[in-house]
Amino acid sequence: MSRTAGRRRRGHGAEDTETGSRDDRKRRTRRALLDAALDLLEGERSFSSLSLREITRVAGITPAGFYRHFSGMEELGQALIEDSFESLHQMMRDARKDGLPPTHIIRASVAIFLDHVQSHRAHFRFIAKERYSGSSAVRLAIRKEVRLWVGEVAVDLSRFELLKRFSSEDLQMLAGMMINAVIAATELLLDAEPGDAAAVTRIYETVEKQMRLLVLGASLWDSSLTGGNATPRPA
Amino acid sequence: MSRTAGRRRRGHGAEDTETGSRDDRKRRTRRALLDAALDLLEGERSFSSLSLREITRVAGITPAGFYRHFSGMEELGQALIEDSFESLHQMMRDARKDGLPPTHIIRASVAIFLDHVQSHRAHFRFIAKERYSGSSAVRLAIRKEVRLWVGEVAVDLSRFELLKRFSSEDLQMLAGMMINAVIAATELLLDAEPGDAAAVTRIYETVEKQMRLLVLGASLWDSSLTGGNATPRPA
DNA sequence: TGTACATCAGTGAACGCGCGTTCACTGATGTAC
DNA sequence: TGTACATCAGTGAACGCGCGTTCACTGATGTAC
Repeated sequence: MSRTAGRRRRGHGAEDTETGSRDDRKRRTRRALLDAALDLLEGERSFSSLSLREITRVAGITPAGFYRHFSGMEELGQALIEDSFESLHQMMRDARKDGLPPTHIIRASVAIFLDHVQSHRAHFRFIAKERYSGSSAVRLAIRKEVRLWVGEVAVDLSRFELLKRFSSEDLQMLAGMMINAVIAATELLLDAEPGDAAAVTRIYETVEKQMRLLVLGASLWDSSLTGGNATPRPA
Repeated sequence: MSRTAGRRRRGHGAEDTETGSRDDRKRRTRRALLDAALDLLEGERSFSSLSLREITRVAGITPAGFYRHFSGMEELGQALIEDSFESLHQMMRDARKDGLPPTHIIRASVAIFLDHVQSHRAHFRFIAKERYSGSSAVRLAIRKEVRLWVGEVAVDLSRFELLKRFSSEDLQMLAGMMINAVIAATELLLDAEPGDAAAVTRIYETVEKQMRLLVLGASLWDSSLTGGNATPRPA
């Protein structure tokens, strides 16, 4: 039902507003194609199962028109990744600029991120779906972005007094675990009904607890005890 | 290259050995179909992008023959999930029966699991790929199995003195984080070249460190401080 | 053991369908003067 | 401002192709007597 409504809305999106310069209209059609793909991913479809014709149908242009915007599906996929992470980086920048409250810093950080996920559901659903099962170009692009993100978080963490004695490798590990936790929560959030406030609250609380557990562990951690002391082991 | 070899091997698998009862042969063809699907998933393909004809081609039967074994691709997917988790449960049972060494228990557990992953790469690749992007039936089946697994691990954890004061909810959370860590490591392991011993060792060590950090956190954790004290928050 | 019949895994041809891509085109927008 | 020409986003028809599914079939295996 909402699918149909979405299709109609998007479908006419490219035609409804016939105003603006040729460039404006082209940009609008491009957006319609990207939105059509995100729309179609809402259900149980995966990106690799979407067809080019299907996307142009939803976007309201003919199949041949697709090639005025992308060389093929692969390129559209890359554009979706760029869009998705662009808004994530923007959020990180904003959060860093605004600063975080000195108390409840865990709760505040978790809320900022999960609120962002909820207001960009389609992008995060795309990332979650393609992270492991997309084409290798798409997977590599996502992996690269996640690695950058882990690095950013590691730098942010390095400013805390508690973490001053962490080696940079251990900081990456801690940041990685935090991001794993929020990614896992993201996937739960995407599966929950957006209106199910109880489920959403429970997810927020669980991630907060997970972060608190990690911080407790970090408070006892001693990087000097952990580097390179492992023995080789059989596969 | 190895793909071609695999295809040839499997392709003839159903024909090469024309021995056994009719039931035996049928079972062998069924296995050839399942193996063909796992084979095709080795590259960057996802299950939803595999075609029935492709699978029968690799398995060495005609498309129509497929229906003697499965009603369609959905049913074959379910069979792959069953196979994958069956071997995981078997491993858990064996590990529990054999017991774990009192010292180096973290290292031993991590090694048991990751060794298992390495000797069942195809199954875990399938799970990793379909966990978030499969059809909803496949996704739900995987989610159910992972939830069962978390429950099993939580029960195992409850036997440790250190964790006696954990609420059962917090035990689930801890088990969940441990499993998230090994799943993330599984995905790295599947991407690494199987022969790249250095990369494999690094992954083992990272997971061990992650587990150690979680255990340190757990040693300071107090479940009584964490239940239901969170306030509602906006979405 | 031998015979007559039943079962059923796998065949091969056929079907209609949606796919990605190509092509020459149209007609509105943009530009040069 | 008006005119002549260039640009180019989107069209619509066409193509060959691989797909899932159906069907009547074949012939080896299994079973009853």
